[in-house]
Amino acid sequence: MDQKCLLCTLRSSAENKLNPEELEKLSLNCLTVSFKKGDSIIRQGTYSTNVAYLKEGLVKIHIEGPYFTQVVRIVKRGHYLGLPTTFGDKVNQYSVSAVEPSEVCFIDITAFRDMLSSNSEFSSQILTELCKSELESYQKCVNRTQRQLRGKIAGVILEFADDIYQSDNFIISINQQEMGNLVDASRESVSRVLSEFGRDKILRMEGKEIEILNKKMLINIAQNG
Amino acid sequence: MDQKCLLCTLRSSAENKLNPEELEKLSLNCLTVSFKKGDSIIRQGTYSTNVAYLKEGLVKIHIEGPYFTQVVRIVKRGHYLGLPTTFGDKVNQYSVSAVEPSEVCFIDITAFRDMLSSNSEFSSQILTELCKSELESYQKCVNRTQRQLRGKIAGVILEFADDIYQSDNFIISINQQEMGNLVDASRESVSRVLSEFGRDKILRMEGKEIEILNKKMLINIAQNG
DNA sequence: TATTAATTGTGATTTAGATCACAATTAATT
DNA sequence: AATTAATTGTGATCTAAATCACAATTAATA
Repeated sequence: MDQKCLLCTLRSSAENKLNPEELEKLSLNCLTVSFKKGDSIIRQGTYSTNVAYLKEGLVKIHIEGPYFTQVVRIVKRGHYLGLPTTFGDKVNQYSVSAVEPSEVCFIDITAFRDMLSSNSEFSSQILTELCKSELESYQKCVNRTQRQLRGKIAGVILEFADDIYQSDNFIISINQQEMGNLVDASRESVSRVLSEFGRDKILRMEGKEIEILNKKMLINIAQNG
Repeated sequence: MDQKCLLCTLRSSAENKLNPEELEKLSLNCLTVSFKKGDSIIRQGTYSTNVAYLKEGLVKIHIEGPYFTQVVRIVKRGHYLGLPTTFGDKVNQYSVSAVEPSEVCFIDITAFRDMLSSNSEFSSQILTELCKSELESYQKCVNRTQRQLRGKIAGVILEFADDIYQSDNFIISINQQEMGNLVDASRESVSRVLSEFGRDKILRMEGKEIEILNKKMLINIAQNG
């Protein structure tokens, strides 16, 4: 009798709606894999028979655009990855890579679908997650196009500080090229803006360590010009 | 005994999974409303107790950005509107307006949730719709930022021709300002590109009537530069 | 049908950010 | 520690598209 999911402390909010029997069934159909920074977790264009759940770590969702790779979003622990594939044509429409060391739980797609149809609370949680992500996409879409670079970079720094690390002093795990892909800017422009923030004493940067010195200002830049 | 949904010929794929009793219950909890071009169907920031289903017509989803309204996408008949609100905080996160005369079916949120939990085939269809829309968002996000204006406008024209009107000769129902909001460009730039397409004999335009004269070329522009 | 409002076309000018080019760091590997 | 590879910083130049400005159409309404 496999109790690994029953005993797992990193279950998703959806999985928390499952009863012990369902959790046991889940245990038999899921597999946890560790990834190092930079590892590919899901590959665009490949066939998939799993849903992935990010138990621990930080990943980026990226799509191969016509000219360069675009980072669509950064996803932190506690979210599913590749849900759209589950209900689509089973071919991954985007790639996911580890930005920090990550633990991913791969769940067999059939078992996942069974849980969806047998447990309506489970499926309601999944629906909620999908809806949130749709809204986030819309918002991102507006941000990407209606703010200028300083604002977008300020926004990303704040996202890392408030949402991801919950600290104003952190080691950022993406490089300037990746940040550029995330905010639709060239590496050089990112570098220039970051230098500017340093000069203006808004940030202190040493290598990948970032400390927010003037948060008010940063928030102001993120919101306005 | 209300049979309007049972007899409705414009049911969604999800509603087609409902049995006659469920359809009767739906009939008692839904209301069809007609909208004229330009009418507001869902208002960002307002409280909502309904899910909307677009039975007929064409609408745009738009969000108030910091500087201007951004048209996130055009939605044609056969899709739900405002699903994210259903599972979110009940406050509409975006607006929806009729671009063409439209028929919208408003379904009480509680009845809708009941169907989701009682009928897993129904909920599976809804999940599928949400997933598709997520993928579409990601793709749109890449298109918005990695193609230049000529390509984006060519893409929009093709979307109207192939997906919305299924004809290479149609009356476009959005003006140049709205098209600009849809492809993140100024009204003037849209005008210039359209004139250019006219000069190059790619399109013939008379007022709002558009005829595609050189589709190969248009497709080429949409894909490449 | 006259008048007002909305939409469109096109030139001139400006600008945010891209691209190019190369030096300076920093990190990874032999 | 030495060498190679990856990342970063910054100036100079270029460019697609924004913005400004205003005339020309077209549509809506009194």
